[in-house]
Amino acid sequence: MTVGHARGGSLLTALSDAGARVTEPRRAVAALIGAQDGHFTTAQLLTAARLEYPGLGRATIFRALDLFTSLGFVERMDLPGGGHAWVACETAHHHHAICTRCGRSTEVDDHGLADVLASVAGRSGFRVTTHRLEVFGTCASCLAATA
Amino acid sequence: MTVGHARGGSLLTALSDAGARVTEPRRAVAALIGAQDGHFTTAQLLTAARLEYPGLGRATIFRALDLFTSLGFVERMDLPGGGHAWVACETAHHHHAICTRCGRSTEVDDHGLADVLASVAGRSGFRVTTHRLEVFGTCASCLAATA
DNA sequence: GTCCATGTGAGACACAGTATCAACTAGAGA
DNA sequence: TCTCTAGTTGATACTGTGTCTCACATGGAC
Ligand SMILES: [Zn+2]
Ligand SMILES: [Zn+2]
Ligand SMILES: [Zn+2]
Ligand SMILES: [Zn+2]
Repeated sequence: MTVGHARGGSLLTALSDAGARVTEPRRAVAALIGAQDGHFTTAQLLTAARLEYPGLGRATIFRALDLFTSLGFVERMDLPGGGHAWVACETAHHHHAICTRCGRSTEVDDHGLADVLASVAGRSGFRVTTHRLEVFGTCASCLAATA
Repeated sequence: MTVGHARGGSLLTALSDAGARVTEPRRAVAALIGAQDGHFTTAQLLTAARLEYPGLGRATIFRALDLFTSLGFVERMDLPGGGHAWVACETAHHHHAICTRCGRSTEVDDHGLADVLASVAGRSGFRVTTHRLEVFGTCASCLAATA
């Protein structure tokens, strides 16, 4: 499995490139993430871990998630209810369209959003440093299944 | 103080309009929210409550926050770090530009964003039901203060 | 004023994430 | 290959945030 392969290297090679060790627990977390379909919550990941890698520590999973996030291979997103979920990412900066029915998420690029942000900045004198956009709805295949 | 006055009525009148009781604790929470400058975290609100309204229950504050949210007078937003904050809102649907220096937030309307969402839908066959945009940066007055 | 659905506070609880620390190990260098 | 050490790990305890329960209180309709 390869998380973030679009960036040209596997997560594990990226780890050593970043000076971080390629350890057995990190391999396990990477495998768990790769096995997830669409976005996943920490709870789901922890459950999967308990089954497939008993002995893998809770804290280690959170630490790996943080590390992978800082490397850009995974991204945290905010669910409408207030909880958090994660997605394995392919590209540097983007947003997610999350299907509330099947849970899969599609990446959305910034096309057009930059203009929106520019107009926010222009009108108010606000200097934008970060932004976050999340889109929720129903994906094409779930729509087809319903119809 | 009036929260959400742009909608034509005070929060308290809206409560009775919605069939909810106008109680002393809810008045207190409304006053606390009105006294906040910009967005605020639950922790901040709880601290303020302990000072100004000792005896006001923790759960009651969360309940009031939920109620006010469902009435659209307050909105929960996601901070970059993963925590949550709240803002008193003036208009129905909008987004926030949050100054990471002074904490104030400005409302941002959907101008242009609708097009972005439409293009997301158009290209992928995704049907958008909800979305969330949050913009972080430095506000005009904080920029001026720094310069 | 009476009455009861609605709302309240205290405290127990569930859950997510963090801090600590002794033990372990990846991987660089001899 | 062997050694050594900084980086990493798992157990455990802990904090913080938000929820649940339930006996008690109260808003507001009548
Ligand atoms: Zn779907
Ligand atoms: Zn973006
Ligand atoms: Zn500011
Ligand atoms: Zn919008």
